[in-house]
Amino acid sequence: MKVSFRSAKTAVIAALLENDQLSRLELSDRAGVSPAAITEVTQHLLQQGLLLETPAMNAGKRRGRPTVQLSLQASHSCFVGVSINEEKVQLAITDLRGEVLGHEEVTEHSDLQELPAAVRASFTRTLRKSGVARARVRGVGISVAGIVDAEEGICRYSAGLDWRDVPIAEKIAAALKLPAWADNDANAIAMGEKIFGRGREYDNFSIVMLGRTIGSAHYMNGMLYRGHDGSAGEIGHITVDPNGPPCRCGRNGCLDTLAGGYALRQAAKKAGLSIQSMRDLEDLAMRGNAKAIKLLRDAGAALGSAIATLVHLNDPAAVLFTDLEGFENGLFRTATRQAIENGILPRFLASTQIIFGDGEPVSLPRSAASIAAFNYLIAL
Amino acid sequence: MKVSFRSAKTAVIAALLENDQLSRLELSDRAGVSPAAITEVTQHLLQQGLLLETPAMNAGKRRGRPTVQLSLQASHSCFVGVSINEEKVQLAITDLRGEVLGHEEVTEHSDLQELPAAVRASFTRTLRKSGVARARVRGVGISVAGIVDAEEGICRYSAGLDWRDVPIAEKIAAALKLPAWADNDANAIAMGEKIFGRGREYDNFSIVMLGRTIGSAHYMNGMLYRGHDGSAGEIGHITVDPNGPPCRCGRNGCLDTLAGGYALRQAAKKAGLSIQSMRDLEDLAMRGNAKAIKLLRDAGAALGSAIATLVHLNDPAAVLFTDLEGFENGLFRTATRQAIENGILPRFLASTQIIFGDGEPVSLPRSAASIAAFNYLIAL
DNA sequence: CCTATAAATTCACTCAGTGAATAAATTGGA
DNA sequence: TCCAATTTATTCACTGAGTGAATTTATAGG
Repeated sequence: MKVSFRSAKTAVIAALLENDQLSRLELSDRAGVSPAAITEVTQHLLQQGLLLETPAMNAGKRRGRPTVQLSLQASHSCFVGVSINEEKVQLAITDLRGEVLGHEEVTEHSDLQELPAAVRASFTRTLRKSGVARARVRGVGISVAGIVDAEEGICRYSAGLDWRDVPIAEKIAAALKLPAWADNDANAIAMGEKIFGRGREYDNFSIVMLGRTIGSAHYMNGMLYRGHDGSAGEIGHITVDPNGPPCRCGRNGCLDTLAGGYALRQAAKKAGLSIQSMRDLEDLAMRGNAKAIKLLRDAGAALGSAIATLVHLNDPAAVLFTDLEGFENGLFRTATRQAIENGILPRFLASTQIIFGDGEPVSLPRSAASIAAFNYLIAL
Repeated sequence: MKVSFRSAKTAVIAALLENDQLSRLELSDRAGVSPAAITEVTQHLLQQGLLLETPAMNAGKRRGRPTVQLSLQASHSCFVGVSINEEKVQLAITDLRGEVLGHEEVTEHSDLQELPAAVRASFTRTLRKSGVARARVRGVGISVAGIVDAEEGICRYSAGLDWRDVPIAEKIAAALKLPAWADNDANAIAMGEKIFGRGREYDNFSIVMLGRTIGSAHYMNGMLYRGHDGSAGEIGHITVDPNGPPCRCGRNGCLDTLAGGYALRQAAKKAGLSIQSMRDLEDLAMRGNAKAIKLLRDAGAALGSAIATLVHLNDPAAVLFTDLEGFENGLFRTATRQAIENGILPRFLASTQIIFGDGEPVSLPRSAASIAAFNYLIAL
């Protein structure tokens, strides 16, 4: 028999991840399980210290036995997240609800030989600084910018890191003496949104990661959708404009070359604009610089067009953007949103949430930690 | 508790739909259930007459007790399929394996008032002609060209039929005195491929329906993916060329206007080509007619570009085309295939099957019947 | 005719769940 | 003050779907 994917226990945990606080009867309802089973399960989880009982807020208001609210004891379990990409390696420690308890950059040059030791040193430091008890740490999640076999914890290929078949989960697990799980960075963000963030209420949503390049991932029917070969969400190389600039993949007008952070910074440089960050480019545009305006507007239009296609094909309840480039609120987002709204049929417009959000440096390792949280919680 | 979606019984049926013939021990393996449970389940199903035992083909070959092969008794259950679109209403009766036992066109003008009676008359005729025992018919599946709430069996909207909130399942159920289920036509084709056809071996695939317009649907993680709002697969109105011809949806260069059967026939007429069918257009192209060549090549390129995007976003194991327009093997398919192969990254090229197939008149009602088959079988 | 072998079944058992009855904890009114 | 009403939570006997280990069945081969 397949793992019973929806046991009463996991259903209860899922409901509490989604809702913060629920009484036992509400839990019974949401988890689709009899009150008797809820009693059984919650007793067990209370003993383990995973649940917190908060006596009655409705005391003195209604008749009857007062409800006892249950919530997850966030500090019960902590998780390590390690994000690895060509720019840097970061580490974070979070609690069960995704609160970041500690965070630091591990290293800039992710040399594979030295990586496990560097991560171990960083883990020890961060543990000390944050005051988290080592015994509370349940595992480590690793996000890698590349193609990852999540089942095996092996990075199959990463162009940026020049990795091929690297058993990264195994290496980190050995270094930290903790269970480890690895996944691709976009999948990690999707998982992070689902259990820590803005995706908690949705069964079907897509995330779009705006960084040096553009990635996406999908939650479908309440689970992460990896595709046939683990490559779902490869939005960066969809062709948006067949006559567009050449991409390193050999084709033209890929989304990455039109709206990716790296391409955009290159284009700005080529246009003679001197910028340190995307914020600078947005500022220039705001002050009326025609070149900056054109760059951002075109990039937003390209992204929006790709997202419109995604919406038509997959009909997500929401598209959650994670802005790692620091566009913040500005022309780029406006242009993107406009292109989406112009590009989708009215019925999608009404039913699809388009949600932008500022990424922070800690976004990636925090998402990585969610992989560990997920795997720990479903195995409880 | 949610319906146990993967009980031993449904797992056994699913395995036998996929594999034709399996021994009990093979079944135990594929269904992921102990041999003991297989004995239990198969006893029950044999009694019901759903299973057929075929004694040993390996007699006299190996030592040991000979294996007994089990297969589904195709004639145990029959299903009615009704396909409804703006062109016509068709009806088919199939067996458990999708074999078409009878088929006819119900009517050309799908007047809603008269439809249930017309379907009933057609059902009775087809039943008589095919010699199927009424008692074997387990239900009716209905596919509608429009937006369908499959849960409720209500067509929410169909532009072509001018329907709004039509409880079509209920009406047909009453007319035929059979359980009825309805779904959108592309979803029906996906279901048909999954349980009767080319999709049986895949857990993740997309179908693309080439008709007057273009539709698609996705099977993901082993189940039909409907999207947040039941609108997933709306490929016809993704923008392929922002500078393309106007679409009735108000935008430009939608896939439907570039590669849909209706648009293509209009374009051929406008170009002064006199064709009765797509086969004629393909013939003209084969004989070197430049206009026909351009039409088919451009249309194929547009379709291929859209499919390339689908492959990048969703990474299906296969894309199954259903050609209801009668392009058959020709320039259109070649152009489509080329555009897909040029438009996807090499790793997708290697792992994604692109499979064309000729649609037949009976394709639609046969697919519709699969909806009934699915719903009947999972409820057993 | 006995032994080896492979397939299938039997059977005692477990485990996660349920429904109905009961207990617990409170408010409000006689 | 105390009991009825009300709402929440727990108890408990029971069930259904599964399992693993032992056993039975049916064959080939020496």
